Amino acid sequence: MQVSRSRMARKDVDDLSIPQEIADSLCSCGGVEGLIDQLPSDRVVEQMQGWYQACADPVRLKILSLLMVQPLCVCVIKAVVKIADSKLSYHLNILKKTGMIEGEQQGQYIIYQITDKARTFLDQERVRFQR
Amino acid sequence: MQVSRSRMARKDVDDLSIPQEIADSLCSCGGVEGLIDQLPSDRVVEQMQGWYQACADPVRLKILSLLMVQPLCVCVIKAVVKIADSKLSYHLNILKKTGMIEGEQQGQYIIYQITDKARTFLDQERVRFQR
DNA sequence: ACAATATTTCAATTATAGTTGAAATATTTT
DNA sequence: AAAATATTTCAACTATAATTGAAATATTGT
Repeated sequence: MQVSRSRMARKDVDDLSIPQEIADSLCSCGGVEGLIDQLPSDRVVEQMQGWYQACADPVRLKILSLLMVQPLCVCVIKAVVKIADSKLSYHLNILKKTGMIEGEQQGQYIIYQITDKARTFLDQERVRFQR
Repeated sequence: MQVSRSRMARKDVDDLSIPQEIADSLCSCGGVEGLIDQLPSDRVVEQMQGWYQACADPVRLKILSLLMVQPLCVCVIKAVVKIADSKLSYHLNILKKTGMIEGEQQGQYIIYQITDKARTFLDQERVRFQR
C-alpha cells in the first residue's frame, strides 16, 4: 500500500512536469492524491466559510466588538452603530445563524450576547489585529 | 472629566429607556459614547474585513490548506482543486493581495507559498474547526 | 381594546463578488 | 524566431449579498 501510493505519486507527479524541487517534496507527501486526501472535508470547509463570511462585514464586526463589552439590547446597538432598524436586524440575524451571538427576549427588549465560541475567537484575533 | 463623562453617560443612557440591568452596566463603561470610543478604528475594521473575506470562499480555503503543506506551483494547485486556470488565478490574486500567500517566479512556473501571518492564523484556526 | 415602543420580516432594488472563455504575457524549448 | 507550456488579464455575464422602506409582530402601559 505504501509502495503503491508511492509509485502512483511518482508517476502522477512526473506527468505534471513541474520543477524538480517541488516534485520531490510533493512525492514525499503522496503526490497530488496525497494532497487531495489532506484537504479539509466539505463540511469543515463550509463551516469555515460561513464563519469568516459572517465576520467579513464592518457592521457585523462592530456589533461583535460591542457585545464583547457587555450584552446589549438592539436599541443600544443601534444608537452606537447608527443604522436603520431593518439593516441592523439583518446583520444580527446573520451573526445569530452563524452561532456568534444569541438573543433573549426580556420584556419589550431583545438582549443579545456574544457566544463563548465567538468570544474565544475574537480574543485570539484581537492580538493579531491590534497593531 | 470623569464626572462629566459619567453624567453624560447617565443622561444618555436614561434617554434610551432600556432595561435597568443593561442601563447600569452601560453607565459604568461610559454609556453609548463610551462604547463608541471602544470600537476598533475604521482602519482595523477594514483590515479585518479584508482578511475574513479572503477566507470566506471554499476554493481559497482549499488553496490555503494546500499551501500549509508545502509551496506549490499553479499547475499542481490546479490539479488538486480542479478548476479553470482563470478562476484559479482570480482566487490566487485575492489571497496575494490580502497578504496570505506570495508567489515567486521560478523559470516557467510561479511558486506560491503561504505567508507567516497566514500560517499563524490557520494553525490557530485548525484547532477550532477540527471537530 | 388601544396607543406606543422594540424588533423583525418582506419584496424590490442596488451593489459586490464569482464565473466564463478568449486573448494577452512570460518563459522555455526547439 | 516559432512552437509549447504556464499563468494572468479582460470584458461580459451570473450569482450572491446588502440596502431600502413599508408592513407585520410582539410586548408593555393606558
